[in-house]
Amino acid sequence: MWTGFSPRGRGYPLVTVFLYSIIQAQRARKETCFGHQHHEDNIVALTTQQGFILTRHWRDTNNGTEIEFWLATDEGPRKIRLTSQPSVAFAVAADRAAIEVQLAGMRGIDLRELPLKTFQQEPVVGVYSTQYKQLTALERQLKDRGIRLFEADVRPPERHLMERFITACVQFEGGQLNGQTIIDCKLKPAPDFRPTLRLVSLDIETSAYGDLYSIALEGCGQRQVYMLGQPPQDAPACDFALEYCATPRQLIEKLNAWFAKYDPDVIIGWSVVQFDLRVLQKNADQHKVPLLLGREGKAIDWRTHQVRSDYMFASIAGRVAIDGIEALKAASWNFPSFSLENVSQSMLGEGKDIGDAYDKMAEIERRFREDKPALAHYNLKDCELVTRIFDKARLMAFIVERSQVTGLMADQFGGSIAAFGHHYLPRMHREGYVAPNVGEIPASHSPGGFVMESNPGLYDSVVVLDYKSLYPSIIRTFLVDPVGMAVGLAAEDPATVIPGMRGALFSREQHCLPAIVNQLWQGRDEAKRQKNEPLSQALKLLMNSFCGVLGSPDCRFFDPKLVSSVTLRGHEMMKLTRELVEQEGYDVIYGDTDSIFIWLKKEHGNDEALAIGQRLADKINAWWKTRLKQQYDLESYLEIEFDTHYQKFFMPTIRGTEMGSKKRYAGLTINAKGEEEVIYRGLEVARSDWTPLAQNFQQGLFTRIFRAEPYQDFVRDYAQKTLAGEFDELLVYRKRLRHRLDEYQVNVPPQVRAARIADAYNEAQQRPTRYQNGGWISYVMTTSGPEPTEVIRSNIDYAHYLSKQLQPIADSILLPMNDSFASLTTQQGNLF
DNA sequence: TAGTTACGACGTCCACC
DNA sequence: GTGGACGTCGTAA
Repeated sequence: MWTGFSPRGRGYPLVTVFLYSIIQAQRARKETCFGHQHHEDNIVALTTQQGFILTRHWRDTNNGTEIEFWLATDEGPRKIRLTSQPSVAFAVAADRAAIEVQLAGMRGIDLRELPLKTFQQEPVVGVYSTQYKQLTALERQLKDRGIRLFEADVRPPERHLMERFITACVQFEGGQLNGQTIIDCKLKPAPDFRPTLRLVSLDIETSAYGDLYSIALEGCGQRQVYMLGQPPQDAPACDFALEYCATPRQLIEKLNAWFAKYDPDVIIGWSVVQFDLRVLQKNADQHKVPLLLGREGKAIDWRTHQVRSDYMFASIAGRVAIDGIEALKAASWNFPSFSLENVSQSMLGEGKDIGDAYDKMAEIERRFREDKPALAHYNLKDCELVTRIFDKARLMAFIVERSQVTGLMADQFGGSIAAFGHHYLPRMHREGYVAPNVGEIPASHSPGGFVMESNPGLYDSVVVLDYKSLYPSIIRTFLVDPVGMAVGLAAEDPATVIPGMRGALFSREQHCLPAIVNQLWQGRDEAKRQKNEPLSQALKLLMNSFCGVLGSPDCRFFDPKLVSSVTLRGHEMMKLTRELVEQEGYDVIYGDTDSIFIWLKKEHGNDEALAIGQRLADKINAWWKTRLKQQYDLESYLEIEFDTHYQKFFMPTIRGTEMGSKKRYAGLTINAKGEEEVIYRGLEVARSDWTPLAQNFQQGLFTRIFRAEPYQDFVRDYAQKTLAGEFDELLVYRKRLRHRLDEYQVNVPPQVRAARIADAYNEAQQRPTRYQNGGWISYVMTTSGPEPTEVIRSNIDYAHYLSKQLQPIADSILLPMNDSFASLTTQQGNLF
């Protein structure tokens, strides 16, 4: 037991033995994926050669911890298990005994003499444990010895933190390594390897109560539907494999067999984990049949989210489940609704076989009873839509690239803090520092982006310039960095530091983040050259998340001085940029965080405006170069660039005032395809909680005004037709209920009112309620108030739509033009 | 299996007239 | 009845 610590007796440093045993294991199993070693200043890297980590599974055993990896390789899936000696490295503090061992291992070593530095320059030790209680026990014991526990974490699931876990053990053995440096032991996929993944799109159909009707699978060259029940007498021919199963049990067994036979790497779908897989598991449990979707016939390992008990993670041996909705969101796609119907309509121009109708369930149940082939067709069609969405958005490529650059598992969404650690911790250790624990600095307010007061009005020729990756460029230029700040604040010679904000000082020499950003930035330029858009996107998102995590108290590097050194520098830059532009004789009418809106004061052609914008950008960039050289002797990576020329531009006032609005505007521009296009930001068109009626109206009105076309008849007709009931399809409000329905106590907003009516109705009909735990509600405004679309009992309140949806939109642009909605609509008769 | 702040619009509720 | 505080949502960056 705990043989990992025995190498001391044999005279080997632990790391050597660790590597050796992996190589041994690899030879024994003729496995070629692991074993690439890389030594650099006592940094040891284990690289998976030509393998992409699909899954990783931890298991505690009596002898330590065992980790099983499944990799996608050129030769197909491959399983790697780390057990026995190497596992000991992961098993530090796995139980009480382990803590004893650790403390025993420390005997004879004065940890205070180890060359570990912290931001506070205290004697420390970093460690990872499996449980919080073990950590705190260890912390207590160390404290008695005057040693502070740093970088403490429970055994983490992220790939990079697993590496840290190894490190912790090595750090304990640091004394045996002559205490020269901290060792990092990295396990990472070969950076240039891109796996060929076998995908299957999975979709199920159920009754309204979740009883399994059918399962459809598309992928691995197959189009398969398994349907519950008997085949119809005169089954029509179909262009896919359709098999009938007498029992739900058989459905699951067929599914198991399909997975065993076709062996996909990736399972995709729409809410595939939270709906399809969970419902499959529930049905399997109910019918006492195992659901074996993992490789080697393994069951799904379910885990519940620590905070959100309604969210579950599915760990499937050797396979990874990627949900299309989460993947699209991660890749910064946004839709007013993420229903498969809506997303496929807007991305593919084609919808589902049964759309988003409220009685969709009824139609499914009807098909199940009366027309099973039609249900099978519908079921499979959903699979195909998901596959096509993944293809169209290159989602799988993005997921793989993101996993490579963040160090997180492919199916982990979010995780910015973890990704930061993945890049930061190893580099920091090379500098000889360990990190603080989470929560050591009290949370306090830090400013965000600077938003200028706007000059409202209707303009010709407005040019927008914006700073390229502003926050990363500030980090790179002004050397904003946690370690750099620790060193800077401790520095005695002011010549060696660069001032930040809120009293921060940054070392010129010692820092990590600027180099990380540098590397990612160059990687992104290269990705763009190679037209690898998914990689470029992944790198951009990663870089942009860095500033954000430094402002999160959940991040161990959190410090208001760090964030402020980025954001307040941004404020300063915006103000100086404005001055520079005004010196050239142009008016700055608005700016937000990294952009500046410049009115050219007369109408300009597109090329002319572009030239002016570029000239201004060049001037500003050159100014920063000179200024930063002179003032701080720093190289400027700040870069502003031409973004857009709005031939027409409208900046509204705050409703009911003369003050310019922020974060709301519209402009007419020529897009990349050479077409005229009106861009809306923050206005009603851009907001999913305004009715289509209002949005269509705003688009029609703005387009006419920007094109200097008459708009009066349009406004009059629109109002008239609304009153006449010609637009009744467009009157639906759609809003999210972000809380449980019973949590709206203080106020009862319209959407809640509608939802309560809807669920009261559902209960009366003995149907399942739909809104108790939040969700999305559609409603219309009637003369008796809001009513959900499923039960509209009263008459439409047309006056409401005119005064609350059309009038505010019209007046926001008409009043500045000395016109008004009221004057246009009342001239022709009494509308109200 | 925790990136951030800034901003506006609308509705409700309630104190005050 | 009205003004203002506050809750809620969705958005820009």
